[in-house]
Amino acid sequence: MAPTRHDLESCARGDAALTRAFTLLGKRWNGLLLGSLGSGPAGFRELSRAIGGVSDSVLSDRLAELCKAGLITRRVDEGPPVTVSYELTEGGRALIPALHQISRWAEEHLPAT
Amino acid sequence: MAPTRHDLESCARGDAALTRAFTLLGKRWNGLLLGSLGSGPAGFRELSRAIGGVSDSVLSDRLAELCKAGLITRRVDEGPPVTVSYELTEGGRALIPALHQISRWAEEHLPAT
DNA sequence: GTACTTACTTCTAAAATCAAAGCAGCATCT
DNA sequence: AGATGCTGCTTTGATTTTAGAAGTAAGTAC
Repeated sequence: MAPTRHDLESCARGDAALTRAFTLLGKRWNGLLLGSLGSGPAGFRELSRAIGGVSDSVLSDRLAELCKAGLITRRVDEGPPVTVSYELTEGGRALIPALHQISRWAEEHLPAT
Repeated sequence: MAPTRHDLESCARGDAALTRAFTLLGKRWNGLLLGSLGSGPAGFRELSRAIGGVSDSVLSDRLAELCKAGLITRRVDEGPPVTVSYELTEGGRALIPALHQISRWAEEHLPAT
């Protein structure tokens, strides 16, 4: 069946911007990753430890994804030793207040452990 | 260099509340689902259409999950015809402002389409 | 009766994720 | 000079999650 205009455009439900946001945030780890980078730049291993439970392969994917979305940057510090650090861009930093709000919400409304 | 206690226990990185929040929000569809319910109660099919792309089986799972987390309630209206509607609880409603903030952020910082 | 709706559940196949191992470059300990 | 351990990844299966289609039960519309 062909979708009708009404199906496609629909109502208040289905906020396009929120949909875009959750294309990123709705993927496992991305929110925590950004939250973690909110307290300053960090390296790959540092993020891995901070978040805990994410596999290296997925972490690598996620960081690349967030780079491509323009929310973080990858900076290589030619050493030696060579070190890599990830940092929020302006766009990424702009999300931090919302993450803090979510954190506060979780403290109030989600059972601890 | 040996890691210090401070390194291991850390700082702002690894916010427990944010981690709890993203156990829910970091799953595909949950954020959009809550956002959609933010504009009022809705039935299963209505949510399915509003969100678009979610399969029935996953939608069913997600709704059950959000019920168990206490963010939404499932109300059956014995008809006939029987209708089911999902609605935000107080805890769920408390998240809506954060979702609006995220939506506004996406409008500013995420490329449209 | 035929067609279509809602609210699901069940099935299977495809996609995402995990866990472990490997690799290259550098530092540190003995 | 090794041996060991760190970082920042990539590659390799195995496991988990999700999608997509179909099926069920009950009701409405014609």
